[in-house]
Amino acid sequence: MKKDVTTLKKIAESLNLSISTVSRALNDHQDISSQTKEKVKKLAKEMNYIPNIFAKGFRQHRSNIIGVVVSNVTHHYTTTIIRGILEEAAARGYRVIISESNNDIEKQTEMLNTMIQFGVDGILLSLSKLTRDVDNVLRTLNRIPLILFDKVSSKIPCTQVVINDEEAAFDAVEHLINIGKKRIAIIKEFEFSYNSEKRFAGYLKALKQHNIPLDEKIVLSCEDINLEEGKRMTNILLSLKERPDAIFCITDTAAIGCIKVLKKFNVRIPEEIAVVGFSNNANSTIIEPQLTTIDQPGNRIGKTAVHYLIEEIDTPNNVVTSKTIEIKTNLIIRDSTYKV
Amino acid sequence: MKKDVTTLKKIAESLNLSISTVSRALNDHQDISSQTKEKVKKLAKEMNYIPNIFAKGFRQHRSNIIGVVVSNVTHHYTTTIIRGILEEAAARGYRVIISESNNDIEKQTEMLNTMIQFGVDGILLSLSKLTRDVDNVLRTLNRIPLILFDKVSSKIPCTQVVINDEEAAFDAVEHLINIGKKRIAIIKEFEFSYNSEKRFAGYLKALKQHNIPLDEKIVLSCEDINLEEGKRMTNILLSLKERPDAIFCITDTAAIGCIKVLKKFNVRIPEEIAVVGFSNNANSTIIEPQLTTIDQPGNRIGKTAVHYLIEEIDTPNNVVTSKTIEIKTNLIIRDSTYKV
DNA sequence: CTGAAAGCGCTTACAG
DNA sequence: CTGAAAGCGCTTACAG
Repeated sequence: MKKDVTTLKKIAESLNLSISTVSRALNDHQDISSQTKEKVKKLAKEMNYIPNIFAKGFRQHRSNIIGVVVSNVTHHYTTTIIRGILEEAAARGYRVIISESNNDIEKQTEMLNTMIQFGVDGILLSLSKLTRDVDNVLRTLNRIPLILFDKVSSKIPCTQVVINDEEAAFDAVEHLINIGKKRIAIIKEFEFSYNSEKRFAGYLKALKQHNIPLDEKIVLSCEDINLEEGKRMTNILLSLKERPDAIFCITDTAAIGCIKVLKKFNVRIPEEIAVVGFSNNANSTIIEPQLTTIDQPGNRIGKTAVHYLIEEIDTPNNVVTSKTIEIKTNLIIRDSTYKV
Repeated sequence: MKKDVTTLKKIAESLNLSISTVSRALNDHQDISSQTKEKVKKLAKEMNYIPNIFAKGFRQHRSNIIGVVVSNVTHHYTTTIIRGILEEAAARGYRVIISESNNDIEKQTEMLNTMIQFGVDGILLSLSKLTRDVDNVLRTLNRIPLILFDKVSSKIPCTQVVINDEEAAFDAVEHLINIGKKRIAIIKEFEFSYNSEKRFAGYLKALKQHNIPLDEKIVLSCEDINLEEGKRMTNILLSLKERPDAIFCITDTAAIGCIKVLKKFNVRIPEEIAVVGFSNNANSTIIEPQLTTIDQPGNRIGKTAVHYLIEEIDTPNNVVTSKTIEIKTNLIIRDSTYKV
């Protein structure tokens, strides 16, 4: 298939130099005279030399590939992170291999193993839901640099890149308080969900700081939050004797389900009930009224994760301190609450 | 970093066999006795042998990597294609490297070169917009198996995997005719856009087949279709003396802009003006009324593209007939038109 | 059925 | 400043 591939050897022959010298010239080795370097580089260009990355990787025990495992590549927020990963990786001379775990822990394990087998230099992992058993991840972490992002776990001692969930939720709930809401419901997931718990903590903190008592009746949880669950839980809230005057949904999707139900029952948004989501995904400006939500800078998450991963790859002794990097989010105020 | 890596050599030593025999046993070579095979495989497993993919790829001039270049990884339809690619590639033992061209033709060229440099076995390319000069793609095609998908061009002689744009548009417009619409506008792109032209051809065909004369006044085109353009062109349509009674938008995003304007002017949908989009993206069920649209099976596109690419990779002489594979779409009828 | 040996294209410690 | 040579881990034509 490939023919007339230019190799170091051919360049060396044409120039009556040794392969070693050509290799060093191309790699800007200090021992080589600048004239030789120039000569070699010029010919390499003319002959359209492309280094054989496999020979190189093989020789150097380095692939310059980063493996990325996410649960679902079609989620918009995930794609913004992936874009950040691609950009930063490209800028640093790394390629990116992506695979999906489909929120299946066995598939996740399989993908981690495949990544190692494939010789990636490091792994960026967003945990699949329900990763309560982290043994496999720990085993991977022992073999290769690994960083968690987005869906993380405190049980895994490694660098983690996340958004400031708690603070973001605090901001969202405080915003509701600031516009005069006093009975703020939350629609969230059960306690094993890392992000959900962080956001709930922010909710609690905001209530506390503003001396609003917690009412368990308007704290609703589900296993796996989505549009349907948003609808179902909003129906529950509407059926209460004392309805909330605001609903904080920990995802935009749930918030959209929520708004659809409120509209169905002709509840005025935000006058009677205000709604806040989380993510600022594309739908949040399609729904009417447009959704007040938290913008998560996926791009920055991705870039930051790559940054720290390469740092670990370049750390020879592999003694890595586990730290958590929090990326700042922004509250975006739209028509489902009030401008202040 | 890596320590105690199991190699063929170590297995061979432990078993008092030669490296060749171990290699062949692991690869199920016919020459090796089944007892030896068993013995070797058992120990390989025990020793947690992972073949060094770089040595292998280096030796065999094969990377088992497929390169994918798309314009934008955050587009939902693109992600469904990517998912199909990932699934099929994994099933066939290939890894996938993804990069973005950001609809920039120079970046696209750069990415194609990087892919080659990186030693991928083949490339799956969705052309960036405005790829009018295809020289660079042709150059890549000369060096390596390459298949186009989604955004394709008749100027490039290679296998192309697309949806049946023309037929899909025909179905959409015929549906509008079937529900009694007689003055059907189209919102599209200028003629250099491959998909737009195909959809326009389907529009024309449906009109012709139902003896509806073409009225150029309700055929609106723009450079780069999006929500704002959808709004702008809908405003133009509403300002006409003879308003259309239906609008076929060649993307969902434009259709959503269209619906927003119609609602602003209190035009009843679908009674006064019906709207059809194209793509069935997530927003099409969020907007009210929900959008009638064409569902594009991205997953199948991705899988099919991988299928043909591997076929070409496995074709030794590289004599490839260029063919176009059309994947069937489905019209999904929702509230922006009538159920029939 | 098994082994010795060459070689894929590169980098680098060693020697000069 | 440059070169000869070893070696990364694997596969495979050749020999037996």
